[in-house]
Parts: sequence; C-alpha cells; structure tokens
Amino acid sequence: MPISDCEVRDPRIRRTRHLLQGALRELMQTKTFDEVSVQDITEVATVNRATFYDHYTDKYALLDAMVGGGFHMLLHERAVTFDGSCPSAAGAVILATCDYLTQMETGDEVCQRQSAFQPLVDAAIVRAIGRVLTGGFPTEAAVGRDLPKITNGMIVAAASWAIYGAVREWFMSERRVPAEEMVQSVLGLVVPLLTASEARVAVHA
Amino acid sequence: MPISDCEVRDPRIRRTRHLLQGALRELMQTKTFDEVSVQDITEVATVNRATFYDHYTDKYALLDAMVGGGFHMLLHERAVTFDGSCPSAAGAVILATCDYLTQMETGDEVCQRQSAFQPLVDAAIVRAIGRVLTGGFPTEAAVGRDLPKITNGMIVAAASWAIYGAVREWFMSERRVPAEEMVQSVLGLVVPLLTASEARVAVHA
DNA sequence: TCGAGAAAACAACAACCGTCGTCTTATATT
DNA sequence: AATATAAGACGACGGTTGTTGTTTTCTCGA
Repeated sequence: MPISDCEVRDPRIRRTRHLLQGALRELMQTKTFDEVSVQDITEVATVNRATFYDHYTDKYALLDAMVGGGFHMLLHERAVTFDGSCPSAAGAVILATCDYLTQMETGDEVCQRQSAFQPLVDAAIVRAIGRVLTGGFPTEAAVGRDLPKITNGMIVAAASWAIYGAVREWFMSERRVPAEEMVQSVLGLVVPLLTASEARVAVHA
Repeated sequence: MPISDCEVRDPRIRRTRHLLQGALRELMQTKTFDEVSVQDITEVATVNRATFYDHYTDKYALLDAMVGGGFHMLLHERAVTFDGSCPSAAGAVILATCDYLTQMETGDEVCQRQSAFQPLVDAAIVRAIGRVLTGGFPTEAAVGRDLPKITNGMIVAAASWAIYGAVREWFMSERRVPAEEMVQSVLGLVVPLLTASEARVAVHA
C-alpha cells in the first residue's frame, strides 16, 4: 500500500500483488467475498499474512484495486475512450460495465448469494466508470471563473452512478433482455445527463 | 435480525435495538464507523455482546438499519411522497438526501475522515431513495405482458443512484453552491430520467 | 561487482469477532 | 394469576485481524 498500484518497478512487488489478486479471484470462484479471509488469500497466494498488509490495508482495499484494475484493463483492451459526446462511446462504457459484471459472476450456476459487501464492489466499479467519463470532459477551468451551478464533477457522478445502477438492476433481473437492447435503453436514460454539460458549456461559450 | 425492524411488538426488542442504534450514533460523533467495534456499541448500549447478534448480523447491518430508518423518518416528518411526475416531489427527495448527509456529518469541524466503508452508507441511502421513488411508479404489470425493454426498476435504480451520486459529489466539494441551487441543478439532470417512464407508458397506453 | 536499501518471511501479540449453551427475566395469553 | 414463550445476560470457545520486531533475501544503481 506504500506505492500506487500502477507502475511499480520492483518485480517483487508486482509479483506479490499479482499473486494476491489472483488468489482472491480464485477464491471468489467458490466463496462469497466476505467468506474469504485474509488468511485464505495469503495462503493461496503463498505469501506471508503480514506481507499482505504491506500492500493493502485490508481485503477491501485489495478488492478495490482488483476491480479498478480489471475494469480499466477491460476498457483498455477494447480501446474505449469517452470523448464526452459520442453516444457510441457511452454505449461502450455501458456494455463494458455489463460484461464486467458478467465476468465477475461466479462459475456457480446457482444465483450468487448476495454479499453484504456488494456495495464495496459497486463503489469500486462506479469509481472506475467515473474515471473513464471524466476523461471526456473539458477541465472545469475552461468554463470560466463564475462558478457554475452544476459542475462537471456532478454530471460525471450522476452519470456513472446512473449507468451502474441501471446496469446492475438489469443484471439482477431474472429474465434479462439481451445486452444490446439494454445498452440502448440505458443510453436513452443517460445521454440527457451527459449532454447537460454541452448545453451548459454552450451557454458559456 | 429475526424480525423486520419496523413494527416490532415486544418492547424489549424495541428497547434493545433503540439502545444499539443510539450507541452507534453516539460513538460515530467521535470515531469513524470502522473504528467502532461491536464491543464498543454493546458497551455503550449496556447490552450484552451476544445479544447484539440476536438483532443484527454485524455492525454493517446495524448501520444499514440506522440509515434506512433515519432517512425514512426524515421523509415521513416532511410528509414527502413521490407521485412519479411532480418535479417538486423529486426535489423534496433530493433536498432530503442533502439534509441527511448534512445531519450525518460529525460534529468535528475537520472534514470527516473518509471511511473505507462509506460505500455501505451510500448504498443504504440509495436503497432508501429507491424505496421512495418506487412508490411513485405504476406496478410493472400495468404495462402489459410484452416485456418492456426498460423496466421501472431500471429507471428507479438509475434515478436513485444518479440523485445520490450528484448530491454526494456536491456535498464533498469544498465550496458548495447553496442547497437550493443544487436541488434545481440535480432536478434538471434527473427529471429526464424519471419522465422516461411516462414516455414509455404513454406509448403502451 | 558490490553494497545500501527495500521487500518478504516469520513469529508472537492483544484485540475483536461470531457462535454456542445455559440460565434468568420479562411478555403476552388464557 | 399462572404459564408457555421468547428475549436477554453471561461465560467460554476457536478463529481472524492488524500490528510489531527481527531476520533473511532480493533489486537496483554506483
């Protein structure tokens, strides 16, 4: 936990963190997140338990790093970037969210038991979405010094939470509409949010 | 945890749960949520630790009950109900969210240290918002049997998450615009979401 | 190549957690 | 008023959590 997770020189650190994340991933195939203990993780990772705490403050931090990294990688593989307006870009983010949830799903056929800590996973994904969306907005300074009533930060926050909330709701429903349709529906909901910024920027231009 | 929190006959149960919630509230004036242990709570509440687990599975469940109950009470005091369209009702929900966050703020002048479990509080509030919003929508069955591409559940989810995300972002910003202005801004973002249902219902009507 | 410095292993610590079984006390019903 | 029923108190348990200090091993730059 001393150094940020991205760009670590020392191969020992990379190795250890990779082992820890892999172990958690592996364990979550079988157990719920809160059924996994730090002991289990370090055991599977063949890492000393004390070493774990050199890298993450607790298992929630590990989860956060895992989710954030995984989602970012998913977007990177698909070369998804959000340019702030193009609906297809937003659609790609929505689809990625859906795919990430799917990929998270345990191999177990039975519906995954709801973990009490699902909110932590949720929050990690929302943060990841927010990071992508933020890239598509002009810096706040460009708007001028009269503080705008609605900031880009608020738009991004509302949009990322809305996207995730909708996708998650879709994902939890038993008879899911095809993903493609869902993406279109969610787009219809979210685009007004995102274009709120353009309208505002236009006013200030 | 055996019986739902609302409508409990036995005064012993009411008493104990009230004591526990009060203890947590009191402790959170000083400490962060994750610095509070079940021991502390039961100690302050003068309740045996084992008894705690007769009512809540863990301290997170207690938090959830506390937040959910508190938010619901806040809305009830103001006689806020969401009728599905009236923007003023949505505005009331937004304002209530803001007020609840404010009321949660510790007495400490220093900005509250970010708890690693803030997401759990967030999720509890979002659920509470969702419960209110759900009241304003017609039951899904009214729409017909051809499954709609976008369900009321998705709209409610997107809206509640968006509302909370935006309000929270506003709340965390250092130089806050007045709450009234914020409510208007967020309304501008969210109303399109909520009316998405009307448009759809109109089509099916 | 070598040596300073960082990372990991390891053991041990007090504290907390969740659960169990037993016993006591309060509630609601008849 | 008496009793079946349920809640609470209490003590004890094995297990997990973070943390600390020491020792060993590895990495990178001079």
